[in-house]
Amino acid sequence: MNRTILTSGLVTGAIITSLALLQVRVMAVPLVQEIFLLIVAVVAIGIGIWLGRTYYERVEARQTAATVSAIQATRTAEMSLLTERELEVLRHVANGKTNREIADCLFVSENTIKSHLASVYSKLGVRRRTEAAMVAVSAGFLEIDAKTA
Amino acid sequence: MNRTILTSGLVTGAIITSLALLQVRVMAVPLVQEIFLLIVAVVAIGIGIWLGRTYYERVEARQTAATVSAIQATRTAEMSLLTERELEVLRHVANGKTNREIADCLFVSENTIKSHLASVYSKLGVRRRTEAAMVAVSAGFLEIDAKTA
DNA sequence: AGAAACATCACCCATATGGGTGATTTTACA
DNA sequence: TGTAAAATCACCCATATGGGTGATGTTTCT
Repeated sequence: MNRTILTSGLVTGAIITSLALLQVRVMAVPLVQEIFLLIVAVVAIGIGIWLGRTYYERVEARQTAATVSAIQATRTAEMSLLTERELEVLRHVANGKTNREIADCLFVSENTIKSHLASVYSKLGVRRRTEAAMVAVSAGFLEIDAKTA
Repeated sequence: MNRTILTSGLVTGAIITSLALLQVRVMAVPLVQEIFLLIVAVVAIGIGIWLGRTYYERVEARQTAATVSAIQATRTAEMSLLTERELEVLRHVANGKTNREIADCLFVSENTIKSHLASVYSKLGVRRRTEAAMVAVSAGFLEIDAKTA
């Protein structure tokens, strides 16, 4: 994965850089402006993605009939059994998502999700995700919001 | 994910390139740099939101479908949406058993369990066993025994 | 500074799961 | 009595999941 990201990033960067250099030569425009513009565009797109994602998470939480949310925030002190990240992953699991979907949601690799889940299973003493979800609910780590409307 | 990264990278590159080309056209006529940057940023944020929303919609599609059917399940709870056998299988699923274990428990074949579960998923409008278990709990089909986890 | 926990990711492998099709037998009931 | 629903099972195929090992960078706390 590191190789993939690095490769695609380098390829993209090389394309853009060469295009920018070509343009500079043709148009005789200062290079700094291009780079600055590039940075602004990339950062802005990132902000946009973040905004869109946050918005959709809010919408989803508001209009779903039955979702599972993490409630460890209210009991962090004595309930340090699961880390925040593990709890977040477990919440997605309880909502029926696949590892692939969770990975895409959290912008990490599927292997990372599997790693977190292995840790969760170990800590909860279970061997499968469904059992982990139910144990988490019964133990108070997760809570089912059932809004029947 | 590799495809996603590559795709997003190429898309980003294309966008930036087109933006850069656009700037060439605009810069032919003296224009205020700040305003142009602002426009670029706004457009890029919009693109980012669109990208994030599109992707997130794809990822969230299944969960949305599941919540809808959770409402239906609640409304028809007394009409026995699930058969006794399906409910029995689902209970074992919620206890974290594999299909093989459930089959051995109920003295039927694993294929039968899979068949029942396919019916359960269809009726509850879900695609995975964990989601089915959580929906069943939130809809009142199942109850969680308080484990001392 | 160094240890411990945490988060991240890769690679391999075996099994579990879900989806689809189709079939037979039993049971309920109109 | 005929039909519809339910329960049972087989087979194929693609993907998901769990288990194990090991590695790297970052926090955090001592």
